[in-house]
Amino acid sequence: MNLEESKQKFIDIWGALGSEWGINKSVAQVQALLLVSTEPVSTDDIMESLTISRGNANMSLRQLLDYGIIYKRVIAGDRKEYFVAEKDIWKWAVKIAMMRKQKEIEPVMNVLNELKNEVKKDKTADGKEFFKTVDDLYSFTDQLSTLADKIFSSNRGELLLKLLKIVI
Amino acid sequence: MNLEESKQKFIDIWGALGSEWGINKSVAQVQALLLVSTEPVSTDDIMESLTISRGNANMSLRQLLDYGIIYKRVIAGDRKEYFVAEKDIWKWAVKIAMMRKQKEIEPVMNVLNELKNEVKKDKTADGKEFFKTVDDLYSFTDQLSTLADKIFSSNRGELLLKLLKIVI
DNA sequence: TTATACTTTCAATAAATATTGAAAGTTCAG
DNA sequence: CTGAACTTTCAATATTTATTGAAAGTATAA
Repeated sequence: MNLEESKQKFIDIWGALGSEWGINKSVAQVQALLLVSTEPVSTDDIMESLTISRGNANMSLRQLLDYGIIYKRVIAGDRKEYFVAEKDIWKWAVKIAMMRKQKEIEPVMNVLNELKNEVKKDKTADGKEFFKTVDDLYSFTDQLSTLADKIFSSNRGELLLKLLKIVI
Repeated sequence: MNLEESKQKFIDIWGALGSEWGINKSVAQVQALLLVSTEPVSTDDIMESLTISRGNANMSLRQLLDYGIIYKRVIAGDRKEYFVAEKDIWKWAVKIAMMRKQKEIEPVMNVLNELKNEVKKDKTADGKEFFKTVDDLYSFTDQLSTLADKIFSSNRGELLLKLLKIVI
């Protein structure tokens, strides 16, 4: 297996992983392509390498730019836009995790909190039991969320290693 | 808003969250229904409450049983099967997280590892750079994975609180 | 053993999601 | 200005994923 084949394999597995994670396959593949490219890459390069349409390439790039995990790069005397990947894994992993937390955790916390306040008044046995279910869930999610925030705001990847030693 | 409406709201938001998390909406709703039910629930109850088909109810139950986050419950003198939810959040959250880790992380680790070994031989500048990308990613994922294992195997929820204090 | 009460399967169908590509929009050099 | 080079949008289409429901399977009481 030569280098190009290996890179292709990387792009494929990254796309498949993205799907599992609820990240669009094309989006994940574009990031993978930028990660393995030594040179800045244009929209046309992406269309050709991944055999996807211009619209898809454009939307995938936009999303990655929004996430802040790839960057635009201008090349003097060329009107095309080029793109490069953020290579520091910690940086982009944190950005993706934050984005997912915001999308997946926070709306639920809000509803759980609302529910808690509504159900609190109900003094039937059934009501109390439901309150406990919701309250437990809220507390648990809140703890997870707080932990995530702490980790995201700590600015070094070594934190992970520190955590590991502590948890042993 | 009465108790039934609150419970319905809980079921709805849980289903929506499930979708975001790549867990089938019906599966998440069935778990939510069992969580808020004071009595064991039959397949027919589920079909009626969630207005889903028998096939869907059966498949959702099977999946939740496989995950180990709900249990069968026999009721004397009744041939129907009834189901109850695991109420300890820590227990089922860990089970879901383990299942997702296994599905999402481990296959990638394997491919990244393979890739590392293949690319290691390539001594071109390009090859070395790609090796670093893959190796960094592998190390990062491996650390996350190890951390997850430690957390999953620690048997008490208070660990989370301990972690919180440390990370501050 | 047979009828009945229940569970499971799975091909057909519906719903949700991703992708295409042509057309409209933008920017800029001449 | 104008036209060329590029980017963005979005309705149509394709693909993937979830759901249905009828038929097949299984277990039990009589």
